[in-house]
Amino acid sequence: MSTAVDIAGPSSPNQAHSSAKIPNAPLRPSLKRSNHPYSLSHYISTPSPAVDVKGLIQPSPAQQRAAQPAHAKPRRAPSWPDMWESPSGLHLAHAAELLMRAGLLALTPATTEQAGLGAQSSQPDSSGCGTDFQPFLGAWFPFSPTLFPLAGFQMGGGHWRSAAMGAEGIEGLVAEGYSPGSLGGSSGGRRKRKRCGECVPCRRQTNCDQCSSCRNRKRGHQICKYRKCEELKRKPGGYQCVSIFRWRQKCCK
DNA sequence: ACAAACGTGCCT
DNA sequence: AGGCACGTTTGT
Repeated sequence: MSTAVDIAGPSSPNQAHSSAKIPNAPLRPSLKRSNHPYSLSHYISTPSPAVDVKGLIQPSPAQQRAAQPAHAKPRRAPSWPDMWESPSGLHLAHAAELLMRAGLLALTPATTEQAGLGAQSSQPDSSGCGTDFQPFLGAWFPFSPTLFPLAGFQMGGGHWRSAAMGAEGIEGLVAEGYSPGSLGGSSGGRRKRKRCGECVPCRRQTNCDQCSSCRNRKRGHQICKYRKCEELKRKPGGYQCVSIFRWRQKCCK
């Protein structure tokens, strides 16, 4: 399940009939033009004004079709951790509350590091991660951001997990996107990794057309900075920090 | 063939 | 560390 969501802002005319092949779709020709309706600052500062929460919870048939093209192959078989994965975070948050009420979700204290970093969570960073996350915190999640680490929630690889998730689940999520084949492995060849399609940048449908990658596309051959997959930003093969605040930790690069 | 974009090395 | 350029891989 991968619902295309344009975190960048309100739907543009382009987006109205665009999302069928996102996130792995090549850029539409219209996106190559630089008359994008939103400025770079819009990407940076706009706090999720037009996220269709109702649509995220109950996608319309059209949205479902767009998000799940007929030829699309699921990246992996649905598994129970998917219960924690949501574009909106709404039902996972609701589920978390219900579980906590029922005493089924362990409440583990956050580390001081996490707590400290959590206090900085609204600060933008160079990659735009902070601003990307703001919609989750400010609008999409009905809970305080600090509640998640406190409740044992952590995020990694585009997935949420609870403290109740065992090592198996963690390992599976940590390893995701780093299949032996994609890492080169025994072949020794330089294999391309693929974007996860699930992280916030991957969910973006539009290029900002203003970042250095967009402006320098002809020679740079790079995807828009704000669409660069979080997974691909990390070096392949290394351990992935699965902390909710991983993007604030340089060690996770 | 072509476009998109990942990987990597160099430069600042 | 980040930007840039280019080789290369991958999908259409």
